[in-house]
Amino acid sequence: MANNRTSFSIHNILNRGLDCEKNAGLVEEYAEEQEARDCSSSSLPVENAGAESISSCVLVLDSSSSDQHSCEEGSTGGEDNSLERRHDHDKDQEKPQSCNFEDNNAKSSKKRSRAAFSHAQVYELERRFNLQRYLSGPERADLAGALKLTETQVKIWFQNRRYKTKRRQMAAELTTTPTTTLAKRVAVKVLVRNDQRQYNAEELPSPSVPPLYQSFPYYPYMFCFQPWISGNTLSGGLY
DNA sequence: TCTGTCAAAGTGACGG
DNA sequence: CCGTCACTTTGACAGA
Repeated sequence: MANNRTSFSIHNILNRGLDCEKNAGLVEEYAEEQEARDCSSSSLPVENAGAESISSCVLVLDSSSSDQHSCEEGSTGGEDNSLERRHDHDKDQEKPQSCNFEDNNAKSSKKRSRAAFSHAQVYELERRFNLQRYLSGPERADLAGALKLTETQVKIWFQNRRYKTKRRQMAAELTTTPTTTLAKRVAVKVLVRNDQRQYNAEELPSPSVPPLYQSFPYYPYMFCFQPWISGNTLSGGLY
């Protein structure tokens, strides 16, 4: 989620134009996803995130638009400038961050360039991610072409997105799992029952402390281990 | 200005 | 060789 922290008013959406109307359903869908997932990042109202994204989507994803060749990042023409503060900042720099990287101009400079994908790009990537978590080569190429990104960028985005989802799922499970289920169960010999001693004096263990890690390996992280569900989480909601 | 957060990209190990 | 995972680095931004 590169740029969902920019703030703007609902008027930005309402004045966006009729092109957005046919995508209203998609906007709501995205907004719901965002609301379900991104409750932690609160800077951007949910409905705005989706609406802004789809508005950019109309402008950017239509590759037939004449003004898309320069740089899809900053060329969300007609955008409210307040929506694209980050992009404008990028444009102020010598190289637009989210332009197609095929030319590898950035490699001339030592500093690592960090692309900030447009809202439309992120929206479409998110939408696709909710459909399928893994892309085949042709699918990746198609998506990269549609979004005017490189295949590598799409690949890395999906990679980061999967890991992000996994991390959030792990964090959620750690917070929701009761500590009792995480406790280690250890078999203990009963020494006293009904006030009756159940052992002989010679049976008492030696006071010497057994060495750690000798009898069996101890993997504390195993108590947190949960088999990952790879197939049934396609609907997202895993933030 | 400092600090925290997010996310794109880098790195290294691993598997097919 | 390529893709993925796990993790790190780093740039950009927002808020105190």
